[in-house]
Amino acid sequence: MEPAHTPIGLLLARAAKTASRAFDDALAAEGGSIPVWLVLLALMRGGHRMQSELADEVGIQGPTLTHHLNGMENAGLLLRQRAPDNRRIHRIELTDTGRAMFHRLRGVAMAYDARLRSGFTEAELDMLRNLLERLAAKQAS
Amino acid sequence: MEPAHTPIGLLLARAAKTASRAFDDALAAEGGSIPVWLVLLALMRGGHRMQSELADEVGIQGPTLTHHLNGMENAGLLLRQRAPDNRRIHRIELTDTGRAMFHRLRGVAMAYDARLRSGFTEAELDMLRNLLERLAAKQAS
DNA sequence: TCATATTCCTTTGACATCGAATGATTAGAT
DNA sequence: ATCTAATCATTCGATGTCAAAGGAATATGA
Repeated sequence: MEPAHTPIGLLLARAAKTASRAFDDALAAEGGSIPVWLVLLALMRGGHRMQSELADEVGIQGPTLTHHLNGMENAGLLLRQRAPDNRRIHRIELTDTGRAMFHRLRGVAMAYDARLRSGFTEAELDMLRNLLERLAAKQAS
Repeated sequence: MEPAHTPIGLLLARAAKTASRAFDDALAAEGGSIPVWLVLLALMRGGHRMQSELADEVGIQGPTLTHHLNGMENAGLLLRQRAPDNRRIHRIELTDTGRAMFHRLRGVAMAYDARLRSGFTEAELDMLRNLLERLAAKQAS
């Protein structure tokens, strides 16, 4: 008789779904969302030349990024303008409003991360990080 | 100087996204999808009296389940009819086509699970399962 | 009995996401 | 020079998801 464990992929999907949901709700209370937070985080880190790089860093496709940038631009969080030296590229600049939103959402993210880590030892978290990274790396093949 | 690890939630979301994507692609090659597979799996396990129970088991909300049941009924995978004793409830029955689809998708799912587990020891998989279950349970609070 | 509440499901409207097609701009080849 | 490729972003169409509102059927309470 085999153990017939729940498939690891199903556990992974469930844990990620419940966690994302809780995080998104927390961000929504400050007027944000997960993709908005990830875009702000990537922009504050800087070093992007193209939107495609930004999309990669956030983990979404180009059209999805365009969608969020539209919303964020309408909300006054950022400005888009074509780069003078290569007019195919759109330069993105955060406004003061955008930076303020970043700081508010960072507070939410830090609190959420602390909450997520509570109840686990550092050794367990290191192990979890290692296992998740290996899982993600496997898919790339 | 702190380690400044990547937040655990971000690693979780990335691993789940890449894994789900790969699994969904594999299912699509057989004409399926993740929600269709989960609905078929739940129906084959049986024991549902109401659609809301089915939605819970699949991990989606009622309207989303209705959406997929519509598609699956149109595709000839199942039949819906009201229960005679309580006409609020819709009884769902898989057709032969639906059962055939289940068996095909089960092959995909088993192959995918094996692929996901490769490269990990049984001890590591047990550890990962334990950590993911604890993470998911934490959100329920 | 019959008005109201509850249960179960569906419809509606909204948003996130992606692939494919389209525009706009630049680079490259002859 | 100009014609074709390649590059970067957007638009379009489709799917998955949810919350809120809307039916349909049953249960409840005077």
